[in-house]
Amino acid sequence: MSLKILDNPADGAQPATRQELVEAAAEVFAQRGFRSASVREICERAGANVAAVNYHFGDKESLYGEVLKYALRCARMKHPPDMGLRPNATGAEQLKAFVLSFLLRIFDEGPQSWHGKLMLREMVEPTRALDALVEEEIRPLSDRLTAIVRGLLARGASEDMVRRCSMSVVSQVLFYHHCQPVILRLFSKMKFGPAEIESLAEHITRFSLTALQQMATERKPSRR
Amino acid sequence: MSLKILDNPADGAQPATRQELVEAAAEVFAQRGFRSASVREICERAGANVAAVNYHFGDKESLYGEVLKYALRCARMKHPPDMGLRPNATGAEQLKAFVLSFLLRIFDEGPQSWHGKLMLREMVEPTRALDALVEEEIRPLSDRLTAIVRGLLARGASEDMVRRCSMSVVSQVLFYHHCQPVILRLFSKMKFGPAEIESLAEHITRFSLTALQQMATERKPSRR
DNA sequence: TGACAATTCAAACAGGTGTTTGAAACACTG
DNA sequence: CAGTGTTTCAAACACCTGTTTGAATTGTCA
Repeated sequence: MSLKILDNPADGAQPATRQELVEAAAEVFAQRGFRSASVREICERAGANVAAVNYHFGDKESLYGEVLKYALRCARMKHPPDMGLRPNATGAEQLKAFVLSFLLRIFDEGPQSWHGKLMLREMVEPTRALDALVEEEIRPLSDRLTAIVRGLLARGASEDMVRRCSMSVVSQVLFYHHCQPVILRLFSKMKFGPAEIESLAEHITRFSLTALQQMATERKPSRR
Repeated sequence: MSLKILDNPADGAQPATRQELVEAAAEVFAQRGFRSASVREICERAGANVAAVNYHFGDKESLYGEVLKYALRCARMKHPPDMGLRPNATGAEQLKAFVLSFLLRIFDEGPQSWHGKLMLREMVEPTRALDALVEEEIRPLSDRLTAIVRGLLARGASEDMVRRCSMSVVSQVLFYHHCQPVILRLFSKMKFGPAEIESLAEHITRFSLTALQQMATERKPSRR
């Protein structure tokens, strides 16, 4: 018995079917959702036979799990959350970087806009894959943001206050993506190109910073 | 003695089939989405025959449109956006009322939690019904909010600024509903009962008010 | 080369989908 | 009562779903 050796010298077309299946599936899953996506369409786009999914991944759900991991890995590699910030950056700079990188990750328009769409679908209709996703991908991001916000609030701010303010920040980022269909219908002139995203990040950062500074000084009584 | 208008010897549930179909469909559509919801399950829950949907509504999509209208009408009647505010209320009071009524509408847990779920699904996978929905239901709400925000900002604030600040407000409201699956996994202790919603409304209002007041006076990016 | 495993393929499977149909049951009017 | 339009029903329709199968093809190594 021989274990499969991955490096194929000449054409490398051997394991390519698997990869093409993942990429085609990412596209279809993002566009139609897990349930409505059909194995036949995925295989057709990948130029593979209908049985290819079951042969390479076992079943449709396993393929979906693979796609989710792959899409998140791509997005994180493309737009790392620290954005090459220097280590002694101010809190405001950290917040700006966090907001902007988040927007870029979500609004990536490239051939792989999978990440944002897949995540959004997980919000509406969570699959078993979400639990692992939260722990491995989302919680680190959440912890990073709360740390930034904690630094911007007054030292005595309760953890509850820190968490709520963090949510107020991230909510503004997610809104423009989650509600895009409505936003575009409400304000037909609105666009989401690179320039607009940069401008958006600036607004969100400024809005949040001023709120945080104010909340820092005028604090609710810590205990009733 | 029956208080029904129709003196029906047998049952009197004759025209009730249509209404029961709408309510059953609302539940199933909210739970499974338009595509994944099956006509058979809807009819079963409504205690009707499989052919009932096509007889009463023509096809599945028309039933969905009817459901959407019905759900929004219910939600608006249950939680009117002005919340019985007195006409000379301050801008801050108006903002608080808007935020709270919005949260209540979205988080309504009753036998009809359809509204929030159906709207969320429309965001992810817009159907033809969304266009009418935006114009008839969402734009009036949007206009009301921008008016409130315009009043809270400085007189010279640009319309762009007004719009962005309005979005910063409404985004905080929607976030807690749109991202509930992730929020519950991140902070397992979080609940969304009436008390928590009231508290949430207070935070969102305070966060936004302080930001708006600051943005009103200081137009340039803050130092720090 | 021959042998053996990995991969592809067309075909079929069992089950679910929205929708149609024609007859039966019903409610109401004359 | 008979007659008429409305509503319900079981059955069937045509199509799509994910998955399986067994043979055919391809790749790899002795």
